[in-house]
Amino acid sequence: MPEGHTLHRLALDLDAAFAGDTTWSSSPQGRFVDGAARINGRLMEKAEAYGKQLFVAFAGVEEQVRIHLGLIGGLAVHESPPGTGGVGDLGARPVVGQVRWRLESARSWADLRGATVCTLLTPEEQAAYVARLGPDPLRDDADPDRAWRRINRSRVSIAALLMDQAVLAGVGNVYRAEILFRHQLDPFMEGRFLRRAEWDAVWGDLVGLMAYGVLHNRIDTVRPEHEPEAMGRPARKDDHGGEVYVYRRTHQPCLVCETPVRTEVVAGRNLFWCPRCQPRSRRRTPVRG
DNA sequence: GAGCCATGGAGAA
DNA sequence: TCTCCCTGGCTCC
Repeated sequence: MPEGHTLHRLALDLDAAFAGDTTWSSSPQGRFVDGAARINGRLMEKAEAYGKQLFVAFAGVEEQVRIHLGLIGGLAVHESPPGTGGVGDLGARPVVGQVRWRLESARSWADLRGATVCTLLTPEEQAAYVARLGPDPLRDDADPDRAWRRINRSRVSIAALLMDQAVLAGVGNVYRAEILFRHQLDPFMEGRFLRRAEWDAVWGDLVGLMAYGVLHNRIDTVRPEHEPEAMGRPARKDDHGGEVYVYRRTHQPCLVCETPVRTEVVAGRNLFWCPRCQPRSRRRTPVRG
């Protein structure tokens, strides 16, 4: 679930549910007790995502909540049905499982589970953390040149660079595989061999795909001509639901050329690609700036 | 119902 | 490179 689009969507959902309201915080699981106590009873000001990080600000509290969902974390935002909900109303808002942080207001509540990180950061700590991240395609303040400068001089594979949050913030394993396919790029090509025009195209495509992901809350990457209806094929059905070209389609025929999709574990993560649409690159001359 | 695996990343070794 | 986090959707029985 959590690539960058998920966190940006959650920021929007949290704002819609809580911004401007007095909130109550608790940690039923017990691992965020001190932090929850610090913000308890405060007005929620704003939630904001940067890459896969989510920050939540409260009035009158210098620190912000920093959340990282990791691989298995989730943040469920609910609205109280009219007349049934209320702060502390455990009948309407039961605690199920290990709830790290519960945020409540008169009209909504949210439960955080399984997150890698849930902590309070001072403004200085937050600034230092964000400064370590690469540009986020979903943010208006993103500077794609910063990522290009890292990629352009790197001997690391483009597949690994796209997943490096210090190079690019918010891209995960699905967008990585799909963007490489859509641009017919060899995942194992070193970053320094990527051409500037290719990077510009990749960045622009990520901006569009990820914005779509925020809007629809899922990852869809296939072009209209490769959608199930257009090809007369069954729609994909699995836990993320979106239509994709190669991600988790090992041994299945490529939607474009029918060559079986390949997979390989690279740096501990599964990489998927089409060996025909994304052939081994023959580039040998470094491309500069 | 049990077991497996996953869109991530920190920290240990 | 391995372990942990300890959720949740899927497959298999």
